[in-house]
Amino acid sequence: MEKTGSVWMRPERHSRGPDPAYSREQITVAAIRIADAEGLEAISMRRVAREVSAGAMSLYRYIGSKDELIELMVDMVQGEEPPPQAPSGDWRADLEQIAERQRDAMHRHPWLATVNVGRPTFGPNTLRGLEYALRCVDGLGLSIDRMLAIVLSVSSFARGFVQSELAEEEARRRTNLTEEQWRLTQAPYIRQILESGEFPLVAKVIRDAELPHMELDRQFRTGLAHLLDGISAQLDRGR
Amino acid sequence: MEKTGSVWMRPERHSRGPDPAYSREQITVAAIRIADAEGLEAISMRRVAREVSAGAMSLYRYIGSKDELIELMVDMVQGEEPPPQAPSGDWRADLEQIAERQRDAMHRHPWLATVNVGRPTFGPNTLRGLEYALRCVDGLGLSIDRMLAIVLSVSSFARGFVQSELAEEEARRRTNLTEEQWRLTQAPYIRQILESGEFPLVAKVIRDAELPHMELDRQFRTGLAHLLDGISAQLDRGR
DNA sequence: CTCCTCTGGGTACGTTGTACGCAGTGGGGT
DNA sequence: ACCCCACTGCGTACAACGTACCCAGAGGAG
Repeated sequence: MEKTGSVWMRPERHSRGPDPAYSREQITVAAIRIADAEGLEAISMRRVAREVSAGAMSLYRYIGSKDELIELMVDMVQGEEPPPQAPSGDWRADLEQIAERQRDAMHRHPWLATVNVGRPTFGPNTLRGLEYALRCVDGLGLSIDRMLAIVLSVSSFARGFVQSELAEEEARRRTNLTEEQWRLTQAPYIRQILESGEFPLVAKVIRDAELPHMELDRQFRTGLAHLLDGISAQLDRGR
Repeated sequence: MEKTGSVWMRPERHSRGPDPAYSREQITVAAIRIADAEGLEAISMRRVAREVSAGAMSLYRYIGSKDELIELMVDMVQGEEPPPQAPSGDWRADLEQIAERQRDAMHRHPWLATVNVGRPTFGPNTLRGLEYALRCVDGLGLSIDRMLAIVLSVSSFARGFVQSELAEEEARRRTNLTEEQWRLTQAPYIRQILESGEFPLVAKVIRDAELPHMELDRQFRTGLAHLLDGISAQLDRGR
């Protein structure tokens, strides 16, 4: 097994020996299924191997390490909904759509929001997405740096926002407590905050936090609109 | 040891037995020092215990679990630079400062950008920061939801941006490779991307990515300014 | 037919979080 | 003054982890 070279270059091997019983794709799909159902921390080599009915060590014939598996997962998810053939010409609408799709992907796969942090993946699907995003803001007379900055701003906003969205619910999954138990352990502290009078605005937020779901969609769109308004204003202003 | 109740309510105990030899604060400080120097993945109970010259299991007299330790770390860092006594009255400048300080904190403690994802911390310092941020946009005639949405947008943008900033360098730390080795394993794949002609804009980005450090500060400020411009426009437009 | 490479996977090692138990310590009640 | 016992620090133990290493068997290449 050659350890040299990126994941994305390693060929699906097979020349002399017996036919491989599994495939990188099959393993990646299984891992994604587990992460969707049980969270990212449920991903272990033994667990994934069990999912495809393989021995734990057999996976290493296909995948160099667990980190590599996760890179494959991220890139596969990125390819679930490929970008359009070409930008529409309306860069604002296109960027809006990109952000919306990124958010959708993170909602389908909540682990995605927490995992592609601190490790840049350069898989083919990810690259295609980045290339498309850059094309959306190409031809506006911007330098490549400016273009990248805009794309980076939009996708950073999307990722940051969804992270905030998923924070509470993901944390609740991590600790294996039921809603009842959680409320039992956390309630006294929350009550203390409300009654202390030290954080009046936070208290108001907690009290009025009954409107969660439809509102978040609107909040996302609003925040994104703010960002795009700002970008648009800069474009009008020159350059 | 009562497992019930939030971390933030558990008192620093001591009534009958011998004096505690350590303290929650001392342990948290040690953990932060380790994470700063060696990354978050270097944090283990045994490693932290060694740092304070304690037995591994002794830490559990002060801290309920590793996750709790990390919550304490996050909140302590949040308290490094407390918010001003009161907002200045210029909400735009205040939000700008908040975002800038969050970014500074994540740069001082790179693990912060990757850790307070998917687990909301409600420590006293974090709450103080949130309360202050809400005060900055209070009195503008906005509903509490609108206020929260604005604060959330700004801090989400900051976190997302810094994550993108730190992605590459953090990934390089994770794998224990030197710059030389990294270039050696990754270079062929990068070259392939450049030469394939399939991703012309990505290729241009890679080629022109010689301007890294001062530029990121400017990119952050520009993106943030876009966002704030958008918010400002919405405020002028009414409500 | 015989290699020799490649297969799946069992075993093993070091590290992790943490449950449990134990000896020692020192303030509170008598 | 005494003793009790709540509390201390911490050693041992266990299950689960990532993965290095090894080996038996399979099957194209010569």
